[in-house]
Amino acid sequence: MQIWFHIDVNSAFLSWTALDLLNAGSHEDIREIPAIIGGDIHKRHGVVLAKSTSAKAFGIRTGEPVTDAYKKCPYLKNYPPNHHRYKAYSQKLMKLLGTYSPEIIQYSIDECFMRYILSEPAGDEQEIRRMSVSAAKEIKDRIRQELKFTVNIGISYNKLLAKMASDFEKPDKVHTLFPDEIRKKMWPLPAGELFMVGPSTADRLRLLGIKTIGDLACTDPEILTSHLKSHGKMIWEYANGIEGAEIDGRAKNENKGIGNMTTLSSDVSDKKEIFKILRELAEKVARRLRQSEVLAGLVCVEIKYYNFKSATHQTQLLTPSNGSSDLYQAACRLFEECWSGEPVRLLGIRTSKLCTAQEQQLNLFDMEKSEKMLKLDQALDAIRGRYGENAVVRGSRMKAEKLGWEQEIPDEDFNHMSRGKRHE
DNA sequence: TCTGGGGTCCTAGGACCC
DNA sequence: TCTGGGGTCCTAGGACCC
Repeated sequence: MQIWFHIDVNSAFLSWTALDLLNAGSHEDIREIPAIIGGDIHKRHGVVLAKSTSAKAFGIRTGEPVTDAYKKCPYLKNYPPNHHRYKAYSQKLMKLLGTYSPEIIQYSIDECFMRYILSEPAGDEQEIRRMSVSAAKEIKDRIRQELKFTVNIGISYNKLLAKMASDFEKPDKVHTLFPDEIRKKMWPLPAGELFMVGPSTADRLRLLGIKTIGDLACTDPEILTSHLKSHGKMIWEYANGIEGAEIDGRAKNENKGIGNMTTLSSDVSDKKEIFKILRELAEKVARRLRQSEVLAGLVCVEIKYYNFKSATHQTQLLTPSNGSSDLYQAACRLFEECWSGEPVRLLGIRTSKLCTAQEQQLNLFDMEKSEKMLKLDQALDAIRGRYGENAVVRGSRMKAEKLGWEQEIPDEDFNHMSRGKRHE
């Protein structure tokens, strides 16, 4: 029998920003006032990413527009996110946890699973449970004292139940959710609180008369499968505390894809303007691919229109690449092929089918071309490293113009792609 | 001053092959 | 000579997570 902890930082982005502000000399702890971490409304990035406890008391929810949050609490304070800093705090946390267990699965920047290792021989099941609770309390307190932020820790025999447990009363709490506690602690909760039951599934369950996790657990799984396919079976298992397939999908170290997207500060219909944005996105994504030392075999462009309707269009590259201009050219072509002509609110480029250079197979023509391009990209990466992000953007734009990147549709490389043809 | 950005997985439907 | 059916790959869209 294994025991899993799920460790979840309370209001992570807000807590971590609070610490940065205090360290910078502020006398106010934003964890103790109505405050949020939110995007810039003027750039239309304005959603709530994290909230303090008192902001929550005003009914402010994560994910809602910052403008709505202000309506609920006019004197709310809003601070910008700083992902670099959050990464540093996350690493500190993982380092501390690493001293307790070799088996840690990081699930996101502020959450992880940890297998509890008995520090001394124990007797029966009840005693092991008691020991795990006191170990969790010790870890939680040590994090608060040394790292100055709080966490919730959930404990159970599998990761699913541990995760559900860490979501009980917050902050700074340890909860258990062992199988014999499921009926009492989990079944009364609304079905939408179950892991993997989002708004859409919750609506469909409501139509079936299923309101709580208990209702779901007691529904004939055949009925759920007939309505929700494999998802129905999975959430029925979850409602009964059965983990089934591993839930650590995202925790695996290797990424399946790398992408960036951006909401534009106003809707854009000018193709030249759109290509400029695609170029910046392509450079960002390509640079991240190079940093990860992988090549992308597939490029996907995502468009969200002024009315929030969205579309994606993808193509497989003849030769996997992490070159900025390869990605840019593919993205422009994809955009042209699927754009309806309506004003664009968001643009994104996402790559997948990643492989390493060793796995890449080049023909002679590609080899010459990609060598040149690689040298250019490396030069740009070096400029970035030396002069910082701002110099980078200007530098790459100048180079881009010399290379003729302003031309609308580059033709090379695009014969027969995404047509399902074979190229043996 | 409406509604982010980073991901993963599943499904339906079409193409293609045998 | 009316045109089955299984397997696999690809694409677009949608649902979910934090």
